[in-house]
Amino acid sequence: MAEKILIADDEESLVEFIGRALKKQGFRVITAYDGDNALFLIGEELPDIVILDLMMPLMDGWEVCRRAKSDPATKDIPIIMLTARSSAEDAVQGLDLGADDYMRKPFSLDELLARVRALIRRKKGEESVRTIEDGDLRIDREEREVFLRGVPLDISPMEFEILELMAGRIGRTLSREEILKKIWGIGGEDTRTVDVHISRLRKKLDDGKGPQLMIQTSRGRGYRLSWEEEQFDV
Amino acid sequence: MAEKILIADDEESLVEFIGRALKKQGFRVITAYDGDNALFLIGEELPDIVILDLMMPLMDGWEVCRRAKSDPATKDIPIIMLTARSSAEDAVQGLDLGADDYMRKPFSLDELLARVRALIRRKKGEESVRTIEDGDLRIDREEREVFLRGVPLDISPMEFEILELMAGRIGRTLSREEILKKIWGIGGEDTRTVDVHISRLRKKLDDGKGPQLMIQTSRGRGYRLSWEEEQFDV
DNA sequence: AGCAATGGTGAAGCAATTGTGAAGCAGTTG
DNA sequence: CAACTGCTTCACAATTGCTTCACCATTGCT
Repeated sequence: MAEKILIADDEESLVEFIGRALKKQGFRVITAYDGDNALFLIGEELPDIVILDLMMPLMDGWEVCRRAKSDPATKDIPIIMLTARSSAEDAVQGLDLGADDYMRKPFSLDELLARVRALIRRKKGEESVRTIEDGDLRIDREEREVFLRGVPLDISPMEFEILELMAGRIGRTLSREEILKKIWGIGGEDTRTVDVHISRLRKKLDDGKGPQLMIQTSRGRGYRLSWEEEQFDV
Repeated sequence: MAEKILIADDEESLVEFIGRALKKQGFRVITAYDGDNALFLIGEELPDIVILDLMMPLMDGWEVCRRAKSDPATKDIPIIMLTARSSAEDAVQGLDLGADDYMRKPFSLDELLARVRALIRRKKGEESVRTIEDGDLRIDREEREVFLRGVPLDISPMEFEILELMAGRIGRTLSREEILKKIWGIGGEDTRTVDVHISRLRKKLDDGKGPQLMIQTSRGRGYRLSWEEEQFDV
């Protein structure tokens, strides 16, 4: 699926301009015209990249950046900061807050596009390896196949998506919300959908042998993929 | 959760003005129009930041500041002093009393907001470290896991909250009131709730090995987390 | 149309967690 | 030591959140 990019700036014409260019490159574009909304959309839409102006009404870019980076669910989303000012200080401060790239206004559209592509590439580089391997688990993204200790697992497409997502972040707890957003595109309703898929996945992951790959429940927070740990009775 | 900010000033219109701006930035705002009430709310609500006018009815800002800073439960709450006067002396006196920042009226709203953010950031910087480590104890805030001598502790969410709070202030005695306010949001009723959780925590913290991490009772005052010390009978 | 695989939903049933009253213990004071 | 106050713990009940089942809808294939 095409990458989703959030453009947040209060100059509507600039947003339009960048947006058009990005759409031409095949990206999906969403927009915000103030910081408040930008932060909301980051959390709600989980875009793949954020282009964030420093000066916006309601909440400035620094604040948006700081908050996005302090939420585990959004902290890995790369942010490109835009600013009209040119002091080196701003750049430093922006990068301190976790911004991944930084551009001064006025900027060249081509350069912005290049940086977006670079970040996408970096992300892809991390994500689009053909196979994920961890311990006795191997996931072949291209063939959409999963092997546990060399044995192919008979897994459905939806289950594959979930396992792929979790396997890319072994040890990290993912909330139902996150899973819904990442896989179904959006969600917030109260369903048992994720639970059911997790439940079915669990059955398939249990081959009764060796160190167990398990999906642990973190009550009230979500699910986490991990290898069975030694249990100590205390 | 959004940070809670107390604005204390007898000029209601000014309070409204600042309050609106802060709410737009995503903060929660509470207000007081005299010093008496300000001090009460500081103790009762434990805001994350206090914006305090120097001149107020019932109790002036200096006094409020001095008292807030002399109560261990509230002394770490940053205070921004506002004053109509402009003498350097006031600034000095304010900072001497432990105020964390100081602004002269009339002031620029943007500057005030910037200072609020700076204090929040400073606080976050101290708090948002992913893990707390002390001796053989390690707390992973992100994954909400606790390890004692490398062994994961099976701890409930509420217990985690309490332990996290105490571990951030090892050696400091926390009253039931403080714990209730920080964790349950507010409380003052007479319950055994905290006691029970402490009791359950104690069991889990006791692994029978090495130097014991213990929650000591300070009769009539509260609880304190600390490492087992040699006891001398006097 | 018929079939098989897949995905989503409500409901029933569990299990973990949390709060509360009561009984009892401990430290302090007179 | 007796009385008092405050702390600890137990057993239990309420609550909340998770798991799973049975079932229906949808899709893709024959």
